[in-house]
Amino acid sequence: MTTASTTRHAEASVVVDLVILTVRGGALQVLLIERGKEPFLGMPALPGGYVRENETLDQAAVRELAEETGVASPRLQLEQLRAYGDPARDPRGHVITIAYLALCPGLPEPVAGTDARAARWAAVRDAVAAPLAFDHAAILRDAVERARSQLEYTTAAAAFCPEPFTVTDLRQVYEAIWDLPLDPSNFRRKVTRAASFIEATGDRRLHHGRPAALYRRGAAHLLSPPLLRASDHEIPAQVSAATSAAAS
Amino acid sequence: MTTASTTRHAEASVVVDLVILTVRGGALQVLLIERGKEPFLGMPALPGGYVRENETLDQAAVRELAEETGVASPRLQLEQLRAYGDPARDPRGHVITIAYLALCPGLPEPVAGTDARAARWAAVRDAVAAPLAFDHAAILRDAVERARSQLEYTTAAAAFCPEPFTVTDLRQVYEAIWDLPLDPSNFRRKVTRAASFIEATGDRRLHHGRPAALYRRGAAHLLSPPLLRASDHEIPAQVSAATSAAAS
DNA sequence: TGAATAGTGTCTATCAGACATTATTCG
DNA sequence: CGAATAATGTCTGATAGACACTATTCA
Repeated sequence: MTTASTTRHAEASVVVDLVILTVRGGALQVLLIERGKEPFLGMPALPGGYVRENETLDQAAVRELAEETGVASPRLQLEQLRAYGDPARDPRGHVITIAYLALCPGLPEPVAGTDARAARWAAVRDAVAAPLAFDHAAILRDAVERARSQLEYTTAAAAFCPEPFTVTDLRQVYEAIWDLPLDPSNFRRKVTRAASFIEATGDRRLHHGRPAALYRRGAAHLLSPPLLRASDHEIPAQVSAATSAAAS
Repeated sequence: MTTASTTRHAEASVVVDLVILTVRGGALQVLLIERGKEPFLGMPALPGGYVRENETLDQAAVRELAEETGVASPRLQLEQLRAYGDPARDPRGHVITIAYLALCPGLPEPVAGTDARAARWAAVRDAVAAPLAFDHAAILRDAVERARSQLEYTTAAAAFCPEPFTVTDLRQVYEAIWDLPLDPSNFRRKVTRAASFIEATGDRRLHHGRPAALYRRGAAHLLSPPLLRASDHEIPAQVSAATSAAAS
């Protein structure tokens, strides 16, 4: 960090980190890797990597997601979460990270990490309490909060369901992420009335009881009317001036 | 741009740009500066500047806001919007910008620009259609959309009102930003019932008609219940104007 | 048949929008 | 007083939640 001393301003490395969420076994899970080098050697961390020259942030995120999960779907649910730029967040120097949130349907257990790093799914319930490298714990918390509120106003939940899926599958996604029980009857009424949330395929899935109608994801991205949680509403990351400038 | 060629990844400059919104004269306005140097010399742009070493992104945004507006309130309404990092967005090279959204009460017309750049308030209605430097037009559009939805779920609207303010003042903020007329009676019911949105000071403001009760901002940041725009999930359906007209 | 799961119907308290009415001031 | 603005009250249709009930399959 001693080079380029002619500039007064920050010349920083730019990284994208990914919070890749899925629902497996009725629980929200996040993909974590184990760091193979310093700093934070051996610690769990979010997958991510440097943004290349001549690459947009979104392109870098899509590339990293494909490398980590093999997912390269056109129906990809991937969106920028926010930037994290505390100069102390990386001991090596000034590294800005742009965090992305990806929602994936259940994927096979052994994730092919091209980086030869150990990758595994971890229950979010555990991961938010565990120590993670860098400021990844804060990023993960923000991402989960974003995902929770996304379920209210967008059709994002369907991204967690491998197609075709049943209304019960979809409800269990909501229950896993909100950690709330939902009334099956009222849930069905709301998702089937919402415009273009889900489309019936015409097929049914046989299990043990009455066969369940199968659906695929509809064209809508925004959910109207929204599917609100009974309790109060969470909003994506507010920057309070108190955290950064306790000046007075 | 020929130095530091040993890195495969992006070593980029980091900038914060500010979308500073206010409501003046019943219209949503944004603070624009006129660029004093290349590139985009003479073009309107969002205020902003380089992030310094040993400074967080939030700190840089707070500093820039103070420099541009003189505002350094502890009740500052300032939050990160998102990062923009297209390598082609700045002709000088790879410059990542972290955009921030600031909501301010009405400020005096001549904004003291420490940078000796011409700063002025522009109606958002005009600014979104005008050519702006860099990708600032896209940033502005995103910011306005964020502000609109913030009004639904947070108490952010009160940040636009110099204290003390009346319920009518607050309603006019909503009307200006949503560009919708709101029923004064129903609006009053909702904002006064929402927990800790506004607090009566006990004073009244005399104008011409009945004196209006004065309020200050309450402690809540999240608005519950939310104050939803009607158009959000209304199906404009087949209610004929004929029936209502005939009823009178 | 009974257990299990899927799906429908209905009742009610609540609430949003529409709008009528009352209250308080100024000129 | 009448105009202007603030504030309250009321009516009604829509809806969320609770939950009873019906439907269809398997063992």
